[in-house]
Amino acid sequence: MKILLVDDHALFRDGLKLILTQIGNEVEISECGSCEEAYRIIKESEGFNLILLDVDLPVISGMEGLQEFRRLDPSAPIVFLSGSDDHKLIKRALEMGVMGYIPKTLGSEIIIQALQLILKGGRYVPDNILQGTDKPVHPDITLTARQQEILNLISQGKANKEIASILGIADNTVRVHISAIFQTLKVNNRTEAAFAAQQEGLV
Amino acid sequence: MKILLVDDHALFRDGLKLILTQIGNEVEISECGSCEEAYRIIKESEGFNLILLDVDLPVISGMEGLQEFRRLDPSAPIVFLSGSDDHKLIKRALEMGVMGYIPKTLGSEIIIQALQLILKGGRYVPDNILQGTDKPVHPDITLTARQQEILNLISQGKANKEIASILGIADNTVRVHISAIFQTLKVNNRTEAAFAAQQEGLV
DNA sequence: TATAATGTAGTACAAATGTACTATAAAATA
DNA sequence: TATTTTATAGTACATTTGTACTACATTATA
Repeated sequence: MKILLVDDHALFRDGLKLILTQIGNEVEISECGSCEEAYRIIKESEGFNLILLDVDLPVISGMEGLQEFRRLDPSAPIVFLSGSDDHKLIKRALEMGVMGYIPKTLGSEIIIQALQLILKGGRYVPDNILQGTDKPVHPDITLTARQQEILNLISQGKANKEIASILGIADNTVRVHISAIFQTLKVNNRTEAAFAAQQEGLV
Repeated sequence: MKILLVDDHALFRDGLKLILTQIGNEVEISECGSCEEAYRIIKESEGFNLILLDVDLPVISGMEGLQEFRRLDPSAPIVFLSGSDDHKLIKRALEMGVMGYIPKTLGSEIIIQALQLILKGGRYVPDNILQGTDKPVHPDITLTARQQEILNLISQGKANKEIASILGIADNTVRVHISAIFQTLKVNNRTEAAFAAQQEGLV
């Protein structure tokens, strides 16, 4: 089992090396602090079973170097190591064929299991990946149930008459509600209200 | 190692049972086809190490039954099994404390590794979870650069006069562009256009 | 070069929108 | 019980929006 570990923090590498020995028997770890060094190491060796790559590397980041790694050693699954977990970045990485994304905050036992999962052909993504997916929620904005309902219809582009007919109420009543919605959202027209609703995650 | 397997397809249960025996030594599997039965089984036993729960169960779905499972056996990690992978559903499940979400299409070796990961306290989510995150792109809708620009301003709730002043053109010209936008988007008013723009990922 | 597409701007008009009021009944709350 | 909130509905009016035209200059394109 040959593993290549690329990370510019020597201490982190030392810590991770201790963990990696538990992954199987006869683990052979090559390590370096930059993509440039890593390229050289790969050229001089005969393929790795696993490449662990820090995304926040100086000069050439893991993301930038990715293509070159895949070219030099196409069969080696590449796993990103990262301090942050930006879901946009993770998604891009997975689309580019990265087999795992391991936050550096993860516990050692879980790291081992995740890597084992990847060695079996699976993919590992952190569970907090979906956190940035939804719109931010502003709890200070309080709309009544009816107002919510009407705001939803506004956001879909429904006209006052349509809304009135859908809810079975008068055209004028819809306007009263809409005026109230505008006041609480601090907007001046329905499209602005729809935009605000999107922004605040009220739809 | 005590595992509870809840799935209404007996054949799928049989297949999964074969896999589960590989997860460790002395694996004891209890199984049933509904939440109601599962509740009874949990009450009669002394806690499980793992609960595998199909989300698409009849009568009471896995999602609906989740709270009760957590109440009856708080220490047991719950893992969802599912045929589909709707990222909204997955996110909700994770927020409610589910420790894993395993697509039924996953290979047996990867399932084992994923469950082992979960038994160590980790969480497993499928890697295709981020697929639905972005807006769908409809390349067949072609707006001119100016139309795009104006559609963006519309989506932000800007009035015709504002748009005209921002772009330094006449009020009437803005209307001409907007009419053209409506035609290509097949909508009848600006809020509907903003909605469509959101839907199609044009903003 | 002729034609089509794009961006500009105008007039005119009907419909929709938004605001400012008043008013009433039911439900929630102090 | 008194008060507030919520939902309902009306009138009246100014503004905005959207459509249907015409018109012209510039830029691509056949």
